[in-house]
Amino acid sequence: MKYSKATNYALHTLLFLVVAPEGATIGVQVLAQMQKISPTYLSKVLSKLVKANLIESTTGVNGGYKLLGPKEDVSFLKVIQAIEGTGSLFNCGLKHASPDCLIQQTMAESEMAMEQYLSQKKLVELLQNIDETGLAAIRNTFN
Amino acid sequence: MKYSKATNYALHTLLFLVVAPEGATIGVQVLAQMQKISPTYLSKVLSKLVKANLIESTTGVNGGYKLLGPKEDVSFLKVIQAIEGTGSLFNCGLKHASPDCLIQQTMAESEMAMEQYLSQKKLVELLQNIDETGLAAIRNTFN
DNA sequence: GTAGGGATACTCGGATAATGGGTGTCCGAGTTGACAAGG
DNA sequence: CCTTGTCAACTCGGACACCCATTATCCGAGTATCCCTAC
Repeated sequence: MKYSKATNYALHTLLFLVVAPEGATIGVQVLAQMQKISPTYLSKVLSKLVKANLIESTTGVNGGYKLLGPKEDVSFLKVIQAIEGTGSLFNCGLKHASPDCLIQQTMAESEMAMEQYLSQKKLVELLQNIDETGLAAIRNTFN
Repeated sequence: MKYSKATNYALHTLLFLVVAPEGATIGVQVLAQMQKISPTYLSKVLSKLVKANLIESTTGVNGGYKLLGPKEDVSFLKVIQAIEGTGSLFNCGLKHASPDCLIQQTMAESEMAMEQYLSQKKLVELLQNIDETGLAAIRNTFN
């Protein structure tokens, strides 16, 4: 029961894309170098974000990734679900007498409490209380 | 990012112990058979619950497991943390300029939203709206 | 009747697979832009 | 000037390997209860 590293990579990459100049496409090499990971692996992670319509990829020279849609719309939940999937965290595989499991039910409710928080929290909000020098730091080191 | 099966086993076992007559010790064989799993593996899972002071084990003939403390105190969170551990679900392993990660911070907040729900939710509450025949069903098939 | 000694029914803990998902690498394929040569 | 061809910089996708936690099994050790026997 841990988030995968891929989720971490995705969130940090997306935070960087939010901070980046609007409409600019950033190469995966740049993104990978900042997180000290392999570019090919990061591209695999980002392809999931493309499928989820969070970002857009352009091939060829000067290609790379950029946000798809307004940056204010990027919530934590969208990113996480794009990587981890939308399935329930808890699956009771037992054969019960009644069709549904009471335990499963409350576990689902607890997940909804978390998802509700994550869906309302946008990546942009992280930048509200940061001055210009702080933004520059994020652009270099992901804060 | 999924709960382990062990958590499922632990929750169902504990729900059964809550329903069981007060003070009775239940053998692991009975508990395992209902969930259709191996008794030796279930005992391994339950040993974690013993370490967490949720249940108590008595060896020897007629031995088994029983609740430790009042059944009204058994929250979902206690069981889950006994199995999954208390660590944070999200760990940003990146070297940042500033000591703490903004992303990590909000992820921790989202976890707290879920944990708050799980800590307030007790296993006993699942039985409130169930009649006596329903309780009997749980005693046989874990509902 | 009472004390002692098995036999039995249990849990506990370590050692040891088997399995599957996360993590990561490699490489070929396809795409785009820049540049140069040739008409 | 315009076209065309080549090259380099990219992403994409599949195939593969590795590592590690989960899941599970097996077995010996310890422990408590019951019963039976002997005195």
